[in-house]
Amino acid sequence: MTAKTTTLSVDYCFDLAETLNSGQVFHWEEHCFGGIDGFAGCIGEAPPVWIAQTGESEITTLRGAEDLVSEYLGLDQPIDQIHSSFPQNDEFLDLSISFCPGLRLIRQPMWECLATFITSSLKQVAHIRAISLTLRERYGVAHQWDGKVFYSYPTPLAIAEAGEEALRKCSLGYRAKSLQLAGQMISSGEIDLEGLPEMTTEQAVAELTRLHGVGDKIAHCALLFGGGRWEMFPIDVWIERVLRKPYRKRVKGVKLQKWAMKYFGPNAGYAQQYLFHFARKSVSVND
DNA sequence: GCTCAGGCTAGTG
DNA sequence: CACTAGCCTGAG
Repeated sequence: MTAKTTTLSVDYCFDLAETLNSGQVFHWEEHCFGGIDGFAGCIGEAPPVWIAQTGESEITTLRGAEDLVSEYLGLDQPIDQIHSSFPQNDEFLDLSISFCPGLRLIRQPMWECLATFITSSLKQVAHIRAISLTLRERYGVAHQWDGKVFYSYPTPLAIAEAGEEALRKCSLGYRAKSLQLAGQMISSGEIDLEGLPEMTTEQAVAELTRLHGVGDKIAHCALLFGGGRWEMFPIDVWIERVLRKPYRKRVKGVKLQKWAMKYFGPNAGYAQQYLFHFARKSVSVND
């Protein structure tokens, strides 16, 4: 521990690496600082931060970044309460939780979360990551730190001004149009991300899906990982497999969505994250 | 070459 | 409503 770092204790086990690699966020880079292996990256417009796991329930970060990091990682989340809001006697959910009890939902800045998920459609994690880093390098703000350069996510205006053609050159393909339009509509104020917290869930989804390239899945991801609305329940192919097999649900689309939000309750998104992570990391839930 | 991937839109039945 | 082609790109 150097004079430049602070240690934060968490009242429930916490798994930093799994959390940062669980498909919520894609830009953290492994970085060793003061002899401790951790992760570094930018959160919003702020200068880079470094975060490391230094104990089962202990996180070490840069002095001065405690509040930012604590809020971002959700270190104060009442995990016991969240678990007790889940359906009882759900063995598959219990199994998923025990597979990775230190997994958390993080709270990202809304715009970078939304934009990243717009670029994620039909892409694998490694590729989403590559695209995110390219966008940051080309259109974000550069920050020097510990001998390396880290980039903030480009602002909506920077994305809008980059233009569709230039965005295509970041391997975005047809997603370039969606991202450029989102940058445009948000920087012009036509879509108001700041107003989302005051809206009901239905209103917030309706507002976000006005964006080209944003359907239910991406809107739910943005509101869950960026808006801190733990009742959201994004349904992708992994979750659909889980709901089909262990949960024997045959319905699809909006019906499935409604069922899941009701069944898993006010923290359905948390349940979703455990299920999603378990489905991806454990050997085949396939039929 | 080919298939497939953590979606969405626009169009059809 | 339910279903489907087409969209770009890189990895296997």
